[in-house]
Amino acid sequence: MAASSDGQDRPRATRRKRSAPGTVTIKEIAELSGVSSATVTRALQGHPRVRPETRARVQQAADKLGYRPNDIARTLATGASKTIGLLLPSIGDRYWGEVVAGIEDGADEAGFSVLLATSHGDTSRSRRMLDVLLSKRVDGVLVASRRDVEEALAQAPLPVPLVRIGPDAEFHQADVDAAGTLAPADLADWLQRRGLAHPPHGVTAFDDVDAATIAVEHLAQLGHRRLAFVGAGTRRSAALRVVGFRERAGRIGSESATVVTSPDSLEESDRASRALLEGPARPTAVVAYDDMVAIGVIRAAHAIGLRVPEELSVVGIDDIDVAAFLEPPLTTVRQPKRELGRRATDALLTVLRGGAMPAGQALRGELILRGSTAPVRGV
Amino acid sequence: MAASSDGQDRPRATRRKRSAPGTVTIKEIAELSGVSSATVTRALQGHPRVRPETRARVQQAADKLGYRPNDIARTLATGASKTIGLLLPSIGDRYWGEVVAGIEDGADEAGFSVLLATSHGDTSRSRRMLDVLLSKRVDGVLVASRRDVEEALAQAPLPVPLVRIGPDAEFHQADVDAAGTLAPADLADWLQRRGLAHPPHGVTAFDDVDAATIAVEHLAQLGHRRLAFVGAGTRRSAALRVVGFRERAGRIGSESATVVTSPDSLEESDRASRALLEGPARPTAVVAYDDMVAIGVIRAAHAIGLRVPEELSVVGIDDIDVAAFLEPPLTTVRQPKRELGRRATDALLTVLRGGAMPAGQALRGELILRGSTAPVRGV
DNA sequence: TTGTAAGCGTTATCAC
DNA sequence: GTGATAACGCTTACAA
Repeated sequence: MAASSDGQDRPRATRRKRSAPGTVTIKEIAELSGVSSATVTRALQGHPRVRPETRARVQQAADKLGYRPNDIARTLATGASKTIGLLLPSIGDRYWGEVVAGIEDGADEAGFSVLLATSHGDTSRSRRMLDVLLSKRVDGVLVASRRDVEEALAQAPLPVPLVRIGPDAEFHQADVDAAGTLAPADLADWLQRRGLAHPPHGVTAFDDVDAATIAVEHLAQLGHRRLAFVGAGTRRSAALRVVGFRERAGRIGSESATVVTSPDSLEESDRASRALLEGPARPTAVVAYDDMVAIGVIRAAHAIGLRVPEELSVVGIDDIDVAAFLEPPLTTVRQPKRELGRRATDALLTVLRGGAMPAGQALRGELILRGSTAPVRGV
Repeated sequence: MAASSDGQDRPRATRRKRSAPGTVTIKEIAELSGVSSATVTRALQGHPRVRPETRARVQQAADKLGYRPNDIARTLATGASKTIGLLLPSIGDRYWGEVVAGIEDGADEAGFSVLLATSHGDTSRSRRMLDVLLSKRVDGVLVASRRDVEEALAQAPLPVPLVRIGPDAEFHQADVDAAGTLAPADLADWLQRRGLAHPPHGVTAFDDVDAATIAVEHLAQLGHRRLAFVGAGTRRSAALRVVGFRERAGRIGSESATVVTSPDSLEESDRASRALLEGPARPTAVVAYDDMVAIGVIRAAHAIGLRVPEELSVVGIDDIDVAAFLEPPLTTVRQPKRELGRRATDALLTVLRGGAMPAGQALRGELILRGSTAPVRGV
């Protein structure tokens, strides 16, 4: 691996200054090809007013010397780094990983690089990472709209364009509570007032409300009328899904129930799910907060001898990669995570190219029919 | 977002040059605090020889102006970008996502940023992305050791330190074939000769051979003697796991079988698994290439009425997040993905700090006991 | 302890 | 078409 083996023939006395060892600059190309460095730049950039033969000579010299442009210098000179900063709560989980894949795609196609930063759910860290990104002169920033990041953002506006990914930034705990207590009839109105029906300007989000609606609709079509939503938590996405669930469940004339469980705590979830399924008004179908919760629900059902989907239909939201491999394979509302990243990136790039910030976009989920749902049985 | 609102008191005639709108530089701090720009740098860097009061004055001016250092300029001046480049086949999958989390951790702690690039399994793209990273003057590079990347690397050595993540770079198809045909007795020796027992210099890898060994050992302790490995593919990791499996299975005096399936094709896998389980010498236990394959095997077993773990024990390798939620919960050999990223990063940082490249490291898997394995039944 | 000035590698504005 | 040359914002000898 040719470990840094220098100290061989470097001129005695102090070398002029620090500088990378074998770096080829346009100056050297200029010498070799007998033109000025200005011409080298023009030639290499495909500037129209350079004689073809000059261009060829320069190109040749560059190739011969193995020239690799110094983007740092270029950035300093032009002010554009062709890099976008990305601030996420974390990178390890499946969700953001997929989103990042979409971001990478979009950035790459446009010739942009992606500089990564994570907030770990901490406001001051968010602020710090934002500063790092800005110090590295990213041209624009993509952020996961979480509370920590939003708080950091609120402290000082960014000097570069920004696009948020995720649910509405204004959605806080008060809303979660409200969503849980409102009468179904008031929900649609409430959504409108809170501006949650569609994400605002500069935001790309998964349409959580709609996703739950899709799930309910599917179950309604199968004849289900006793529904439950499992997995309502304090997350904004959870609250929004509850909203969609209650709204649509109400419309199909269903008595619906909402049960709070934590997808992170298996025991918790199991207990709550069992209580629901063994309770007096056992639902015939369940919409789960996400696929992990759905897995928990199915597990709980099996534990008390309930067959899925024969005796209980379960719909997840997400479509994680194992969903198709489960027993039964999970019916779910696919979340277009990759697309989410892609759209957000495209929006940002539009602005970077001088365009206007596209209006906020809400991406719809897609129902993936598999084996965990079935027509309701005559009860 | 305070759209570029200047044009107030800028000197008439053309402003000197392009430059970001509200950018504060050390020069302005210098003016405001009545010192030279050199002193500003020194003060801000915590240089020892600056009078405390001067430092304070400078710091104050900087704060007042909302100074944010320009890392691009700094990089150009110093030659160090405090950024490491990361080249992966993809970022969307769970595996690399976790690894990246470890990388981010390590880099962040050391004050480094991470610049992302993906190869999509394409050699020329790898080369290009490597060039992009180098143009952006990353101080070092971390790469997933896959064939495309290795080929790109072989074309020209990198001018910066590099650490590989993943299986041995020299392990090619010929080896895969060899591993599949060798007599168990020769395997250990073969491993040694190929230098696969431990990853070489500058490489951090999961010990695939060992992982399979761990799985076999666990099954052996439960009394199993008729074992099979399912999921051997052309991937290097698969070949290595087969090697470990056969070697250890041979030692415990087991008749072992190896069956090839593709974890990507559900139907394929199902068919192959069923053929194995319905065949004449049905194994009492299976080591799966990874957790996804394990899920497929369990599924196939259920499909033909075989209970897991009562009639068939199954061990996975990986420990994906749903492993604990499956029915039965999956016993598996956990792959320390995050740790992998962390170690590779630490190795790279050691070199960047002037240290010697640490020897290659192989990270051991850890057996996670859950419900898919049980003592062999009197057959 | 502080100031002066020469870079770092490119780009871009002028002239010619 | 091409060549000087002044930025870009920061660091760092070398002087003072």
